[in-house]
Amino acid sequence: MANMNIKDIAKLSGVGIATVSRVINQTGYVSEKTRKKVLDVINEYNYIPNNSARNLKLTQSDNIALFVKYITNPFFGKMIDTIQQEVASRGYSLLIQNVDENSDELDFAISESMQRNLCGLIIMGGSYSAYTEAKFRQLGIPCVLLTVNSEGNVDPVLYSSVTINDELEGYRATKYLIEMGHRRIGFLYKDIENVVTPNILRYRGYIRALEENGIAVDERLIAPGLPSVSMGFRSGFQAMKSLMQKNPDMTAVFAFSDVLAIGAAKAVLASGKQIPGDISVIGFDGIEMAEFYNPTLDTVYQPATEMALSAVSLLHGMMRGEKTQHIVCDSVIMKRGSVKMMR
Amino acid sequence: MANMNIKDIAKLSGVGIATVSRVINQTGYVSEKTRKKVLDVINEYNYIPNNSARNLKLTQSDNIALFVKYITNPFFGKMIDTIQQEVASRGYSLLIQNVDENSDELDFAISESMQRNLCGLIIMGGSYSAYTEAKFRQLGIPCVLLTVNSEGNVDPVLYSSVTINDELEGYRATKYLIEMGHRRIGFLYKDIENVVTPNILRYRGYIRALEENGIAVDERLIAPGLPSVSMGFRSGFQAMKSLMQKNPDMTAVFAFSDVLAIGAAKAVLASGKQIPGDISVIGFDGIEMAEFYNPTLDTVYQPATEMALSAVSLLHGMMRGEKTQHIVCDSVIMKRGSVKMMR
DNA sequence: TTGTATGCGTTATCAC
DNA sequence: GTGATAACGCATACAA
Repeated sequence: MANMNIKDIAKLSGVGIATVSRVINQTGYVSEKTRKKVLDVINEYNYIPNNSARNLKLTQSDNIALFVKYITNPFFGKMIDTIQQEVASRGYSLLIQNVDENSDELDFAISESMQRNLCGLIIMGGSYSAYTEAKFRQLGIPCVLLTVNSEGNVDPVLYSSVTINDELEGYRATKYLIEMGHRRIGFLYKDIENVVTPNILRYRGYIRALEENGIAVDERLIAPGLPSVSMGFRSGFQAMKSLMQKNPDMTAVFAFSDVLAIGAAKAVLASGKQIPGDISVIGFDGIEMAEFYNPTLDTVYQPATEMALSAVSLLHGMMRGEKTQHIVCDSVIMKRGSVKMMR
Repeated sequence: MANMNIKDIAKLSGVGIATVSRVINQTGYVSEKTRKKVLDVINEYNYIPNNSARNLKLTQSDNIALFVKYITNPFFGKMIDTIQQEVASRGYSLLIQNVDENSDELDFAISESMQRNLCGLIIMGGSYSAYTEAKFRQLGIPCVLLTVNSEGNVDPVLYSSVTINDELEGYRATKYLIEMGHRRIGFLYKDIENVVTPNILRYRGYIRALEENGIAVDERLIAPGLPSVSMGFRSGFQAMKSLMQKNPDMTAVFAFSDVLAIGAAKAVLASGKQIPGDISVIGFDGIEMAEFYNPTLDTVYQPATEMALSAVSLLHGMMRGEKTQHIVCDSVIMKRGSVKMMR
């Protein structure tokens, strides 16, 4: 009784296995009477078709995979939820895989795609520069990059992407601080140079905004990213602490993410200073926590739900033969309680 | 060139498929020369064995699944990370599946287990009362429940579990508030009655602490859970707002989770009151964000990493034939800045 | 040490 | 309408 197979069901129903298969997959004609009988047996014995055999036989599966570079990133939470629901509602099943620091997400994806017979995949997070054309070709199934793209290294017909313009949004956030009268503006957290990430792009926007406004870039105001560091609250806290020590005249900080911003905010408050009284803080992402922090944090809000929906929609289209697309969404600066106008 | 199979590799290497299989699986004897040749061909063509075929053939797979009821719950983040690493380090691969509100996690698990040929699974979250003995029997593979167990409805040899004593910890948290001099203590958030969740157990602890200390239970101090509500910051915020309106004399609140506690804290602060000056707040879980909130929130800290490690270790043991176990971990009350002694 | 043949549970193509 | 039967890609007992 442990594991029934289609043969057992056929025998118990007194029909051939082809008929059982027809009933299960609703393909071809089966008389109402036999159908009912087979269904009864299936239910009675709790028979579930073996997916490995099915995948082996079928070219097409209905498995979509979501690869997430750091699944614990709160910003990804809402997106994962949305993708999950959207994928399910379209009748596919979703496999979620966390990609750790040291793995190349595309290599991983290629391997998993063959092993698990995926029909499509979404890659969330990671860096812009990890992708090569050869890998996309080897992948051979529809792929959507979410929050990053390949920055022109790869023929754009090979994949779709949904991103924001990180450089531009970094620029805008910094400009907003400048317009509020700030000149000594810290930046949390700059990645190592040789890789292109949203982080680095936002940093470039920060630099551009400073330069366009005649403010000298000061390395002391920039908290360096550590290799293989988890970008948690604590990182933000510690980086901000050291930034404040080095720059007593700093009046504002632009954090690469809301998580870092919250850690940074705590460092400010723990040192006895006020937000935004003494130091203004702006984050990035627009996670719910930023809204419920005390004080409510200004942030560059990314339309996470919309982005997730677009990603699934794009993937679905590609699976039906539609062309790839590269969508760039707009962010919006949420002006709340953590940035003060300098007089 | 698209998808190679073992036959192609055999042909290209000038050997039989059995030899290729031996090379791949490192089973049986293969001469160093042939091994090298086969390996070269495999690498050249980027051959990856088809896992469906392998699973079909093999009784044993190395797929462990993690089913998470609400993957976006921040408390689960650290656990997911830990489990991921631990599973990988033991040479298994981890599939993560989000279980939504309306799905029965065990039904889902049974179905997935057969479809994907799992060798073990961990279920995180959910309710105590969703499990029946029949389902565990049908499942037929080692299963560890994390953060819940089946509360005696099911023969304990059928599964392992790692939990805390929710009732006791709820009791302790409440008692702590009472010892700090509070009498009008709110509770956020009571689930619907007919299901047993950690939430309900903590609520029972709350009730017991009140009764043992001669404090009358007042329904107005208890924020009811809504059916199918996502327990987010906003829920906590709104529930707290209504609690404060109904109870101007309330001096403390015990929230079922840190996320709710943060939402509640924001509601307190937004109304112009102080924490802990006017209202004391204690949460539950010990997520990182509670530590970085302003003010730092008192909470009942669950040893998430330790619990996750235990779960994987238990599962691994069961897969090797060891007996099931039911581990109950200790929590610890983190006394920080959000609870004040009433004079 | 290596190759051949069989079967794992399905689906799909045939005949019936 | 229905039932044999040939793949699908792989691991393995068995033969060489």
